[in-house]
Amino acid sequence: MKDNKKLVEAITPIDQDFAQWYTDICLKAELVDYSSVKGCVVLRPYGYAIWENIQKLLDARFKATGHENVAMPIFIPESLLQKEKDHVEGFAPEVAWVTMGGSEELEDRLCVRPTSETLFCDHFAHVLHSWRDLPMKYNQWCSVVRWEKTTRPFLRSREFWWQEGHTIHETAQEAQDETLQMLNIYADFCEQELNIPVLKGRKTDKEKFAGAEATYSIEAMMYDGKALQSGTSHYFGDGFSRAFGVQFTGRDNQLQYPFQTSWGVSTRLVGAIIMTHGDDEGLILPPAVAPYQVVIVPVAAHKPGVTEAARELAARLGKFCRVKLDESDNTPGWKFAQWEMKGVPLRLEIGPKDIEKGQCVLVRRTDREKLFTPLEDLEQVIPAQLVEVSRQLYARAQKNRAERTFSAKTMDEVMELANTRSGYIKTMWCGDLACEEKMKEVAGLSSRCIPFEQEVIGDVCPCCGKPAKTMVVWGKAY
RNA sequence: CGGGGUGUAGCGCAGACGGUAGCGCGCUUGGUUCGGGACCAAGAGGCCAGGAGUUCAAAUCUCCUCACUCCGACCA
Repeated sequence: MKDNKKLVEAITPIDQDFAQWYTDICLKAELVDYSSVKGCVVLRPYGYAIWENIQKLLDARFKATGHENVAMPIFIPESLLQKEKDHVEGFAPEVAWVTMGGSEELEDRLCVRPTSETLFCDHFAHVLHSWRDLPMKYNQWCSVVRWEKTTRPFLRSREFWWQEGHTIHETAQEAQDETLQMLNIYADFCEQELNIPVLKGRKTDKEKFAGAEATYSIEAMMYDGKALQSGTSHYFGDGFSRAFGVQFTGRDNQLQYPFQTSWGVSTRLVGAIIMTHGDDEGLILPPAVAPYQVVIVPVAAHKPGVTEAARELAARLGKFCRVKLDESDNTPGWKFAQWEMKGVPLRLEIGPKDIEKGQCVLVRRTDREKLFTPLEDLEQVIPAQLVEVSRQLYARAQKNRAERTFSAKTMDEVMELANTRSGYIKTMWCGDLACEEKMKEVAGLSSRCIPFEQEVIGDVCPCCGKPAKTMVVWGKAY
């Protein structure tokens, strides 16, 4: 540390410039590379591995609740996109169009899917005949394109990877249950696997998905107090079914329209992980999705027995966790810093002194606590310590959120909080769009959601003074 | 889409007074090191973002374009 100029890989301090810190992490932890198309990034092996782990865990949950994976086309004919009015109005400003096929102009230009409701509806109309065919519970893992004006890796890119679930059901109740079931799966996944506490609630009409009857979301709070919508689940009623002519013969031998849902999470979750858990040293990855859960750093690898012991440990640990043995010829100190930056939850140091004592040194990424551990105990200690890292991550995120959650009864209080703090502001709300718009205008706040867990803060809307209907959580969002 | 910033080696930067390029790190090879970002030596690496001007001569001056980035607006 004597020579600070050595720290060319250093990242911007998190409290100095959070946006720059975020960009530094994305690039220096080797998660992404910029491509030559604005807003499109390369997910590098280390970044993609995180997404793969997210996919594996979520896919298992989808399958366990009876969903099947499918693959839909990437193109939507303009005529198809036009069928649902609100939907097309919502998405038209940000779709990319294919107008040429080879050297010939297309008569019906093709939209590169920004989301696939229309494609699924078109397909459902083909394959649905009887109530016995229901429910159809489909999911697809794919990328979609939305022509964003300002872009940031993971948070908002022109192409991004996600999953979109699309289901149709015989009854409204069943579809509504599905909508909430999937929201709960997302929330549970974020909390259990990503160690990110989330707020569950319903979106206001202003914020809901184009064409939806109701949109629900999970909202996560980032280190800097800004909110990140981390997953959404929509209930469509039979609006899309009617627009696309999706019908089935019911138990009563009458033609009926099914009720529909869609829900999705994206690579934005990787952004949520970075911004929820990271610190000045770099990334901290939740053990459940970390590409490497343990990195083994041999110390004085040239000394007799060290390399052999390290390799033996790597093989042994590989049986119960994801492990990386760093045999590069960098110095141990360099490796410590490097793997801390890349967020590996646990480090295992093994050197001549350890071998002599039949132990190793385990270091937690979260608090750098050193644990001198007998080698024979690793099968017990490592899983336990991974759990401990998860616990610490969740506790820290929850503490940050608690410290940044405020409530206000008057506009003065709202303004005071919005100007001096960064976080959630809870207020009562009359339900009028005008007041929601005023919040944006005067305080720069958007409604995050109407939480399922309601509190009574007062009787009136701080904006207009009319009787309040619900409590809303406001904030600045990514 | 509006406002600011930046484009010179892989990365970070200097060169701005016109005279076709330099520093640090990284990289390669060899050697010594190794418990918190090691050191020595020898190398490789550049259409100075792109285009058009001015000039005997442009990284440097003028104009245009593009890209990236930050802050707004908009949207997931």
